[in-house]
Amino acid sequence: MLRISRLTDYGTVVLAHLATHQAGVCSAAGVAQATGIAPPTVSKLLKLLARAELVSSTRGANGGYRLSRPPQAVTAADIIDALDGPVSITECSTAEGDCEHEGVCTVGNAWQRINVAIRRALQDVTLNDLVVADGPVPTFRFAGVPIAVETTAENHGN
Amino acid sequence: MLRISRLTDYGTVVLAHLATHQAGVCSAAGVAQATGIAPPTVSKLLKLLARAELVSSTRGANGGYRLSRPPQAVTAADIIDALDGPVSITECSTAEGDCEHEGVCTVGNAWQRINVAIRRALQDVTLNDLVVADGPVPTFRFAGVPIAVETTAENHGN
DNA sequence: TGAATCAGGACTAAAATAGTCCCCTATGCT
DNA sequence: AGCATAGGGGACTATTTTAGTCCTGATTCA
Repeated sequence: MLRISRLTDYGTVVLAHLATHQAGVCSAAGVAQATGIAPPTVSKLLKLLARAELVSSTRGANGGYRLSRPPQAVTAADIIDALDGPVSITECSTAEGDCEHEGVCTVGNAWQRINVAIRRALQDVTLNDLVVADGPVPTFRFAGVPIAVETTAENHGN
Repeated sequence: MLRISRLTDYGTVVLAHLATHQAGVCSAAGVAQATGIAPPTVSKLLKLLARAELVSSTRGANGGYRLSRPPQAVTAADIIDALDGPVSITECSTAEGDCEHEGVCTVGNAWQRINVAIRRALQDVTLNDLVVADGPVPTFRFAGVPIAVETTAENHGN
């Protein structure tokens, strides 16, 4: 839980590819081939990213996609927003007064504090950071795995 | 996306209830009644929390649950770990060499940095914080909703 | 012994996610 | 023009997760 969707994961890879090919435009098919992600999926991804204006598209023959902004101006939060929609750690109902626990629920803005902290972390990492990791990523491929559960920031001695 | 599961949300409510009744033990049925959450669900929740040793149980007649530690020693991260399992923002595969993007994936430890930051935020909020919010939670009931998508830490003027 | 209460896990149902496909529009080239 | 290439939009299906319920067994107290 509390993980980003696979779509976002792929999206990052796609964006990273674009970031390393800023000279020209890349077709969806080309990106698919280069990344190994299924073409329809790449297409869907790029469409979503285009709608969020993270990439701009050129239609027609010799068309394709390119980043709309420099990599360092694209944050992880942007990507997640584009592909997974709103980041809100709790759910409740978006409607007022629909929560049946209204009277009982003592849990409130503490989650919001967490939410804000998470978002800040997400905004602190840019596509540039993601791409730069290119060379020195030996053992962890995609990501995440070695991050243990109980051990963290303060004391992650592994 | 990037939200906690409803189970965790409920779990927090349940724990908050226990936190305000530390004098004795609370039966699952009692908690269900007090919180308005369906009894089987509360039961499942408490069993999970017990397994994670966040609460301790007494079996038999007049049995029930109680917090195993003071509220300030229970972090949001603990709760999520107990109910949603490992927090790892990316997925990949846990097995070595199973990632088909291995050669292509330029995305690596940047996500881990995010992961660590999130985890830190999660460890920074304790059950006590969640309970304390009791009084002063007027409009946001459960949580989250008012947190807008594009507006965040820096400029959340609402 | 019997009622209360937790433990564990199987099972079903609902919802979110992933992934594919189709038809349309735009652009470039011959 | 007309054709080939490429994106735009959205419907649709399948898969996977998550939620929620229920049953059966073990434990404790009166």
